[in-house]
Amino acid sequence: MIQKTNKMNLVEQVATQIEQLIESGSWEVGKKIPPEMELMEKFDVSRNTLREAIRALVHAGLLETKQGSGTIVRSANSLGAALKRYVKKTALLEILDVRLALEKQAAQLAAEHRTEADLAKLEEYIQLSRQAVKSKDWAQFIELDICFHKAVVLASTNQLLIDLYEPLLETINSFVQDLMAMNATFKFEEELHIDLLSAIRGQNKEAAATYVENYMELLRKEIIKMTGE
Amino acid sequence: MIQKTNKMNLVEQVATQIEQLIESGSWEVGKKIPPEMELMEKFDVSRNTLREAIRALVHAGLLETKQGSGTIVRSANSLGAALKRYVKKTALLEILDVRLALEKQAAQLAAEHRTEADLAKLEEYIQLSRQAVKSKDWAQFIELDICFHKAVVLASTNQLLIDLYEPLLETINSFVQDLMAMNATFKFEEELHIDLLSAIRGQNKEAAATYVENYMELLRKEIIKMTGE
DNA sequence: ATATACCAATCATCCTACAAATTTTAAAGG
DNA sequence: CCTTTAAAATTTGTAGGATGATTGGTATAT
Repeated sequence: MIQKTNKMNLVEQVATQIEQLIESGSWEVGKKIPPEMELMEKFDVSRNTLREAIRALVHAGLLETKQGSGTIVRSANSLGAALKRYVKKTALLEILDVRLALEKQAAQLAAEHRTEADLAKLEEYIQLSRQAVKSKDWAQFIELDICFHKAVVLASTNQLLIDLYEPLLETINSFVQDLMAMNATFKFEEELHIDLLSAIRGQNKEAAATYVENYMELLRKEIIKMTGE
Repeated sequence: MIQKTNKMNLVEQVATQIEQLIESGSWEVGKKIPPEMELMEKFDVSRNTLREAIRALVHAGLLETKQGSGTIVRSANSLGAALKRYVKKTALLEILDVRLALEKQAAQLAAEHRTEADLAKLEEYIQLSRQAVKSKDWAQFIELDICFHKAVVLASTNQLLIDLYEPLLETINSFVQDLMAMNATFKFEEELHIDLLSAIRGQNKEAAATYVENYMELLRKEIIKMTGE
């Protein structure tokens, strides 16, 4: 195996090591990393080199620097950050098509691989969802809706799928959240969730895919209605 | 609405401007960008600041620096580069599931939106493919196979879908290429391509999705066979 | 106890200098 | 004139130091 590290410049070497520290969890998300001075000694590089490495990871969304305070770990995987940045410039309906593609596949895989724990979690979200409706706590309802969809994708056990899906879901949600101040649409959604859970429980891939399609079609219509085509 | 702190630091400001220069095509892919000294003056920042901005974009995969030579534009969108880096650490079958999800959706969208130009291009690849088979030019055959799949996704007219799909296709292909030294599988593939084209021409979304599924299932079996489960 | 002023830590930016790799230019030799 | 070789110029890589700006905590005064 060819060792690429020898050819890598110092900055990339340091950046790679820092990435590993983050991915391995040695540097926990949300916490501060050591200050520049310390890292200069630890990696035995100059300030410039270290700063270029850190800047690269800041730009990638893994770190966040705050003058006077320090540098914190912002995220453990850079793909999500890159995707989020990208989709900011993308039309909502384009994102929705990709989300549909991913969630449909996820639902099918979930139907195959689902464990009892997965089913329990999905059921729990539906139950809590009902309570939220009863108490008219719409913010909570939306939160649980997101959790349900994420849980379906998590049950697929495909990490690439998961890492691609979550940024899209969050982007779409942040777009829609403000606008969708509780119209009747969500009533249907609950039923669809129940149907989807049944399909996943019964390991019925086709039905699972169909329900995701139905849900996404409903959402698409709402978005078109609200954004005025 | 809260203004998202226009107080970007200098490095990010420069990086953003450079990104725009690349995306707009002012700095063409493959060509050199001005040397540091020139850019320092152009952006009116110090060398450190400029270098941090450039380094961020190098890490993101947009630029590539070569000591003594200069800096060239490597790619016009960073998402592909981030995805490629990510999937290097991902199992082939996981990637395949995501590729299936994306290509299936793309085929359906292509069936909806396809233009005559799209159809002509797809047909052309199939024709050339036949010639390649006749002359037993397998390298050419594989190349055309890739072109066909890309063309299907391009016909979807969904840029996010396109930008996500291509890195996955290339990754899978580079994995498989060496191993798949021409066994009988590709014979079937040609038929599937013809069927898929027919479905897209006839705007039959379900059939298009089915043919993509069939193809991917075939590929999955080959991969499992070759990698020994 | 609260508010203010001060101080220390930390990142942001700038500057200069030299090293290493590449490209360009110039010279030398046939 | 052409090729080869050597020197010079160009360009990025790395190092180290200096100053400014922001934050967080501490001590002081009221």
